[in-house]
Amino acid sequence: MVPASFSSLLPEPDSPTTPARQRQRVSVLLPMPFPGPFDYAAPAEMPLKPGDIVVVPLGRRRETGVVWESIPALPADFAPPPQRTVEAARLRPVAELLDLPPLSAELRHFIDWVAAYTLSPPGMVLAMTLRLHMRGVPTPSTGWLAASPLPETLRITPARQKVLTLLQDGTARTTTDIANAAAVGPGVVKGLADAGALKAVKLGPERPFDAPDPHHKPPVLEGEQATATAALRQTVQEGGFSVTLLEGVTGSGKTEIYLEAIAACLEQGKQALVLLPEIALSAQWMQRFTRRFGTQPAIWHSEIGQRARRLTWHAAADGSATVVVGARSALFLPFEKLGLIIVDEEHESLFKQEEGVIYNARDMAVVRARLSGFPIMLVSATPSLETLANVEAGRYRHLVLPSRHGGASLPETRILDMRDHPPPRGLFLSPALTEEMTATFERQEQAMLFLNRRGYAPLTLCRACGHRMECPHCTAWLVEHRAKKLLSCHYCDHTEPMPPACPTCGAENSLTAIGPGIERITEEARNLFPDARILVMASDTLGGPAATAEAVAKISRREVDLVIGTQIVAKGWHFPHLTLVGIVDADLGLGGGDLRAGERTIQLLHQVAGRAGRASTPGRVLLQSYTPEHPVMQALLSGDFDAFMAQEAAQRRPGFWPPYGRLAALIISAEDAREADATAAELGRKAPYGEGIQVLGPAPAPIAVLRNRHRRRILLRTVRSIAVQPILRRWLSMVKPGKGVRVDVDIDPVSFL
DNA sequence: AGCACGCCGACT
DNA sequence: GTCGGCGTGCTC
Repeated sequence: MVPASFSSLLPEPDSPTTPARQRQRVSVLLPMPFPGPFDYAAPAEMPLKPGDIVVVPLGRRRETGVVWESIPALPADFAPPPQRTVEAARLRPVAELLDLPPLSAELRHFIDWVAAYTLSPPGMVLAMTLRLHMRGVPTPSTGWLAASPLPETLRITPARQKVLTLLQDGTARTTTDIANAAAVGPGVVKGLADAGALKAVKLGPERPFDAPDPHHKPPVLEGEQATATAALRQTVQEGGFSVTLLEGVTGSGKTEIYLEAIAACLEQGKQALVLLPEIALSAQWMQRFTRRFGTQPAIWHSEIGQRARRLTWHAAADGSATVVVGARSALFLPFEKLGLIIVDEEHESLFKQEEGVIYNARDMAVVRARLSGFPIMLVSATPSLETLANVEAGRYRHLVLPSRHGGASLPETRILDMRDHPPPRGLFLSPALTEEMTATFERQEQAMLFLNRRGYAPLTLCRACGHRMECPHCTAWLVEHRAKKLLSCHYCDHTEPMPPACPTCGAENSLTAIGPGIERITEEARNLFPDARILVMASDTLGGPAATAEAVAKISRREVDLVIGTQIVAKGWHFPHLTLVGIVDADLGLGGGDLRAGERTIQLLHQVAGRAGRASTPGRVLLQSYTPEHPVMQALLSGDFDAFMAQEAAQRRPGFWPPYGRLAALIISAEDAREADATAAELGRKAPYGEGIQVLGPAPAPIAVLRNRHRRRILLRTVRSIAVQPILRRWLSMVKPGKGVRVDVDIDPVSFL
């Protein structure tokens, strides 16, 4: 494709000392933080081409890597600078060519692109495709067949007979499969094998993923939904790169509609990828998918087991997994023939990876679609300003589903001005809200209280001396978790037992909880409604996807009267009997001067509000706020999300804040505060300048100490026409970080902590 | 990222 | 007298 791709395979013109058959040079990218690929000698008998997965010697180890183009197919000022080449005589030979599907040119280009964009070593981006799934190369699992003849000494027990009967059909099965199918314990199988009654065979490449059937159960759609579906189907059928924003309020049937785009993609014989912000919490999504396509999609996220991970990786690579649904890292799977990406809840900040290679999966998904030339769809009830700006600029298409599906109406929203409706002293629920709750329970309907704060209280204070309980490793208060009798830091993993007395002045019974977390709200609700069946939903109390699914099911079965939850309740659950949502602290999240505080708050609260009144009964939403005049509250009241976003846009445009300009953050961190300051100051002195370029900082990060590291931030802002990467490369090359100092680059930062 | 080499404290 | 701490440096 690109001529340069193969230049690495040409013989070296000048090394008369080594035999010609040893001198073919190949670049190999290793999944490690080197600045670029390493060169190796390709043995004559080993035909190598870019994309091949190989094992090479590295020092005294052997590592798996990928044959790479020596010249990246990227613009020169965007790509990392070329490295010096090693002379041919020092090249070590490639050890082994693995029998795995090679990485496609498109995927290699994508990896180079992401590395260049995020200023990460390309090997670290490759690692996201390769590393975790390649450990020791795929081991075919062992299957068992009945030996013939059976050993004469074999004792036949009823359980053993069941296994032998099962195996009469001549199908090799794994130990687990036999045990399940024959209803015996795995020990029986093991015993038979040890007795020589079973013959081991290597099971071939597995195809554990049933193909979702696009014709299984197509929905009956009318009106706007039918129109939108037809448009999406056509986009997929036409093929080629395009971005479509599918926008619709909660309950408008967005999922059902984009499942039809997936159906169209499957009809074309291509693979589809669905990115969800939190795959572990998507039981209801899975049910909808299975209803439509007759089988589960392949699932990918960081917590699936080693084996499932390896199977899914190979099934994506050989095309047998036709639909993969996953968290952000699924974007780096080596699909054989990807033809569509859906990014659901595209506004979610969880798509931003904040560690290692710092990238936004939503944006990189658009890049992958563009480089490979297929359509992508971004889906949200509350699209991000970035995406709306791209719509406005004509770069993205826009499909809007204005109404709720199945006759449900949008909830009625009211703001409770807490200055007029104060809660009783020391409590947090306004009587106006609790009266509504009482009325709801009397109607046998469900209510929900939302507070985005885990634990009992965010601050513990000594009334005697004023001491605040703080994390010893971070600039952060310790959050009390009363049920566990612990204080815990929500920024690192520090926890300590609740002290019996103030650690500073020694006063007893002087430590006081300040402010509410959901545990405290639960306590208050229990006192108010002793007969109500209460369910608490928080990531730390639910303990896993299965428990979460069960909690959701209980709510659907009306075994719960009151749900009290954090963020987790905002996920697209469908609670048909829920009619009242109370937002305990609508102002939470608006402080701090974060660029996107308003946008994030309205998205979250809108999402929570959307849990109310999804069936025929209308829902009500009550927002407790001390700043009812705030534009976020007013927008939630009027339901005019567009107007709010237009106003946000108007605020960001003149200063070239994203999405009307580009932003990159440098985070300088060190255990020694003076070292961090010195490097930050040096970066400040060497800061780039010029028309359309602005540098803000250095300044201490809002969390000035995190995990014992002192942190300083510098922000680089440019107009859209100026790329930040070449500027950052030049800038960073001028400054040598001090001892123990790390400088992390965050392109398009979302979090400003 | 690994895994070496390399110089200064408590032990068989 | 050694074993071992993790600080710098290298891997085509």
